[in-house]
Amino acid sequence: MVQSQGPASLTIGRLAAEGGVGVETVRFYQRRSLLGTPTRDAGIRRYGAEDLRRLRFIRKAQAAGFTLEEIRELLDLDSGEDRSRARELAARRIEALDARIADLQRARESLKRLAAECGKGGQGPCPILASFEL
Amino acid sequence: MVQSQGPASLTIGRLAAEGGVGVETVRFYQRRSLLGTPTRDAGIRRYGAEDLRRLRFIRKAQAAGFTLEEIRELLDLDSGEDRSRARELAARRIEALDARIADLQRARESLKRLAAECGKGGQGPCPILASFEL
DNA sequence: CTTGACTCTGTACCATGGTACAGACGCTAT
DNA sequence: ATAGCGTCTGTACCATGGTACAGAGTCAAG
Repeated sequence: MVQSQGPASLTIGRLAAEGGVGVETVRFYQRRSLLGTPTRDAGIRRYGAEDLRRLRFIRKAQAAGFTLEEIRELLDLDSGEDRSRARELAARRIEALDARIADLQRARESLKRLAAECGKGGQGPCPILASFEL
Repeated sequence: MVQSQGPASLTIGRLAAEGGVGVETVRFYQRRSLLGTPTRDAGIRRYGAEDLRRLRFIRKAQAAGFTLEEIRELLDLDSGEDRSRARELAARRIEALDARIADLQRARESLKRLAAECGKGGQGPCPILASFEL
């Protein structure tokens, strides 16, 4: 784990606000080693630009479907030498992503069918279960 | 909540197997009212084709990103008269799905960039954080 | 009529990703 | 110098979606 670089000028509250998360979430990420232990100023954590960059990365990697544990590994890898491990994680995630996107698109089709069936004006219930049985 | 229709011939173990879930999961869904309370045969639950249909629907709706609570509502709606509510749920979910698909596609681009950068042979670490900073 | 596989209810536990205090301490402005 | 806000550590709690017993009952085959 690499220490923060650059000016360490953000309090935890500022960092959290800039990163779009709560203070408790920052501390939680720290406990999970997603953020390094920052320098202290009379007991108060001071964060820098690198910490903010990591924090923002965490949110994006989460959106990509990585777990916090995988993100921790990615962050370690970012400053390590293991190019093949990084490629492997990326490749696996792309596969998972492709599968997930296909799932969601199938689900979208089902919902479109449902909305269409259900919008056809008639009376009675919408064929919800049937819309997904394709 | 509508009772199961048709022959009630499956034990919980058979139902779970056919639906691709565990026995405990079926009981869990029952506690959450996703499956109706089935008829009993000397204390033993007996399920029918309709239960299996519901169970399979649950899995597909989960893949569409519905929570179990929303799925419970959809199942109720399936036999109800509230067409507009069903359309509304479907429309909301399509929007959420579109947003999620876009997210995943952006993430996929980032991972592709990462794999490309990281595959370029050079030495040193892969620019993992940088790959997501677009 | 016993053995083994299955089921019952109820309760406890799990992982993931946070969120919420309590009680103490620090920093800044008035 | 004191109010008020922010921060500290530590621990507890939350929602979601299950999973795992324990202890008792049921059922079919041998």
